[in-house]
Amino acid sequence: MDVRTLCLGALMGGEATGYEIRKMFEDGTFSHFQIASLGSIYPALTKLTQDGLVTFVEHEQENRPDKKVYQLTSEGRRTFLRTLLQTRPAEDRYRSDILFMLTFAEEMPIELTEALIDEFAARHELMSHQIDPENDDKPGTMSTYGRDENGAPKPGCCFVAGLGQAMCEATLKFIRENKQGLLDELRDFKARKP
Amino acid sequence: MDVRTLCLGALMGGEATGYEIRKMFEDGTFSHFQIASLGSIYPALTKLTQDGLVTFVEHEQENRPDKKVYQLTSEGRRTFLRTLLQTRPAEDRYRSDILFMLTFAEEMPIELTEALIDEFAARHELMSHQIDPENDDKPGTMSTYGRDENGAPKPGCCFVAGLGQAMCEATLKFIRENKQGLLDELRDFKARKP
DNA sequence: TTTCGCTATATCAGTTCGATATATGTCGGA
DNA sequence: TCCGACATATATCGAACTGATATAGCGAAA
Repeated sequence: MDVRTLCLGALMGGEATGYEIRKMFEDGTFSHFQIASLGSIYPALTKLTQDGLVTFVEHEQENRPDKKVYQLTSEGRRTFLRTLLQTRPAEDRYRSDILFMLTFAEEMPIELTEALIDEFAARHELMSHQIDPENDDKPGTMSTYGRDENGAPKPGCCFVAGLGQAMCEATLKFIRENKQGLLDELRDFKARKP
Repeated sequence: MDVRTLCLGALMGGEATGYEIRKMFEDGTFSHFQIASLGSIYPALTKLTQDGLVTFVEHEQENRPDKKVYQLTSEGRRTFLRTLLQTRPAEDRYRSDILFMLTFAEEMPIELTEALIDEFAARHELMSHQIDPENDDKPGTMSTYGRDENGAPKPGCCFVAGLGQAMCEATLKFIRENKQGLLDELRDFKARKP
């Protein structure tokens, strides 16, 4: 899935600026399983405009740069839906510096191992909290749930969000149950080898 | 974590060729939480050689291209360990086309939704199986567990592998419990709206 | 028997990231 | 009250990385 397709998908929920699209990938609906940076979103929107898949209206703002509000054209909508039907989804990829580093736990001070695990747990705690539907209506927080015109959360989005939460909780549970064991094992390991 | 650092880490377990390093990221020890392609590994190894962090021995092979077996220098080892101590690990990132597509479940035929979920489950089933320690000694399979000189699995690697398995299992459990509910909800949803 | 996949290195075009530039309003703390 | 930090908003660019392709011989399956 290239950024152009991701942008089309982001605009399926209604009009948005480039900046708002980035927020969907940073904090919002898609943030837990897709990434796109401004440096790729803006060129993608330009290209999509050239191809007639999106249009934009320039809103002048006092004392601020103009806002370009993008919207799908009917061809853009059709193209996106066709892509959904035709694309064979790429392999999932998970990238974690912390897990990579933990692989070398034997080679580093135990305090660092513990700090890394705690950091990992803290990040998942936060993420689980962000996905939580209880938090979804609070002002200021970006919604994790895509909603239709009536404001009802969409079943597909709820399923994906629930899955994300289940993964977070499993991670936290595993850490609660295995962190101490690992630290003890490492202490043993280091006692035996100088 | 750039590819250079990842290569140093891969060589912490002993000597290897570029091709073998890629396999560690494709099938082996690091495959579930880091990615590196040949197109970045070879240039990285060249750069590391220039910087004196690795050396290589060229093994001539009959009727095959020469094999370059790389090895950490003591400075390479020191550099990697220093990096572990000093690096603030980047945010984890998870990227999934399938979950992104499922977000638009309302817009596509129910059969496609079901196929995507089944595909997602199948991939996690396979992954869980690959991580399974039972499978670890079987010839032909790439080991998921880093091992020390005596062939004993390293505690850090076991912890990370266990965590990966716990995440897979949570995913599979969630799908077992929620797939049918989603499909029913979607049928409802579509019945109400034409 | 030919076609596919494995070992093995290497290169390159295209994509994407991350940082930076620009301009300004707002809010909290010293 | 002023300063710094942060948010809005677009745009660009070098550096990094992916994915495909080239080369080349072997073994196994179909």
